[in-house]
Amino acid sequence: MKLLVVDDHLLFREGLRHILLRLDQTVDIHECGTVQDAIEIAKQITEFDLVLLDMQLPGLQGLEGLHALKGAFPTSPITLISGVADQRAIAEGIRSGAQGFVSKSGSAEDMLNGLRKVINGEHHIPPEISNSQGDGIRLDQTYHLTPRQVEVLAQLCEGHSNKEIGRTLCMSENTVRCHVASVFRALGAKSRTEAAILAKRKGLL
Amino acid sequence: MKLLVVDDHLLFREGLRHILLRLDQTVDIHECGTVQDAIEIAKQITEFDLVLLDMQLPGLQGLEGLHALKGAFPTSPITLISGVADQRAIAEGIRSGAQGFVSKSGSAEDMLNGLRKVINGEHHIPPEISNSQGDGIRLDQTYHLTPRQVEVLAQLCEGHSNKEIGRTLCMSENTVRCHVASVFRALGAKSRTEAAILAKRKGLL
DNA sequence: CAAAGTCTCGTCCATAAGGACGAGACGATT
DNA sequence: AATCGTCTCGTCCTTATGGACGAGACTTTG
Repeated sequence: MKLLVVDDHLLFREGLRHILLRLDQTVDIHECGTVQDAIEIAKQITEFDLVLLDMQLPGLQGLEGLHALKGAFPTSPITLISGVADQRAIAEGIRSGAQGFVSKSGSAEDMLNGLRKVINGEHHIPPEISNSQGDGIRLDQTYHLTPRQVEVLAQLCEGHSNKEIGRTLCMSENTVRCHVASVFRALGAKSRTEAAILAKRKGLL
Repeated sequence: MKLLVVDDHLLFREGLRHILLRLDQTVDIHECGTVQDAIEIAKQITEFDLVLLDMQLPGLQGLEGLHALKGAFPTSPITLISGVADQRAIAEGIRSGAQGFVSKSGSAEDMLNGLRKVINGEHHIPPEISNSQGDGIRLDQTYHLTPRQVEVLAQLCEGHSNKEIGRTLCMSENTVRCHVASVFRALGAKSRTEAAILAKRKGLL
């Protein structure tokens, strides 16, 4: 599991590292101090299982930094970290594509629980914030896939063509197309490659 | 058991130290940041049970550093570590006498398993790189991708279309097609989805 | 200098992919 | 009995993809 921590305080990063080790025995934590550095890292590693972004940074900061980071890691879930729980900024961040938020004021266990949710493809916003700002934040993004759609998606994720999928699943190519189209709608994918990426990242299989 | 870690990043060495402790209770870890420093150490200690060499170092670097290190520790097994799985460099390294390779992108457990093999006198190359050749250390079948091909492949792995890739990389869609076709030939892929899967599985990016 | 490799772009063509419909069959739910 | 959801298959159409060429410009290597 690959993590990226973007925070300008080395000491905080080091402390975080020890906490994050409790996420997973095989956790691989990458760190940097600015969004610019993160974009440099993106040239080597294009995807993380989770990116942690501090909202108070020198240089590209706050939502601006979030947008830049999303550009650098378009397929990686981003979780915001902040010492001050600015609810409007958090709501904006979630709407801008962040998958979660954790507060520096919270406990380590709270943070880990939140991060686990994000890694599993869910959103996470601490209840004390989502309660007071419940309106604009939409979460619980669960994909409903029928059994047949899952079978087709599995084949698609092996790189098979519609024709091949039809042969192995005993259905016409036309039917495969229908299922593929349904999967695209469900996942919000625009191509089969994108669908394969999403399926693998969100663990839909 | 005596280990030597040659890596210029202190933080990485420190993290590595914690992981390497799991190899053996009696492990004795020595560290330095450059091959030159390692040669200094060789004047005191002429043999280690294992030498870990980062391939990205200031000064004597890559295969050059490997050759120098082999001269300093002719009887010690050397394992290469790298953040980028440059398969050609790895194959060259193995041919030049390194006993193994571990990727910084891999898990700690993967690394430990590999190192145990090397300490026991075997070779170790991660399967996603050795790719087939079960016996011997035949790595002649390595993927050679040009820089531009890697860039295109990275975009492809994001699920982008040829047109989108052309826009972001500033080349015509026709040129994108050429690079995509070359990547397919290099990887033996029959579709872009398959190429994306292979690239991710083999850590080509 | 010559050769090799890379990057770029073009054309032509066949096939795959994807969207937008309709529609019948079947089982479960209401 | 009627409705809903799923699975199935079809057609028609546009666009994307992938293969097979050639070819010029450029850099690196021998």
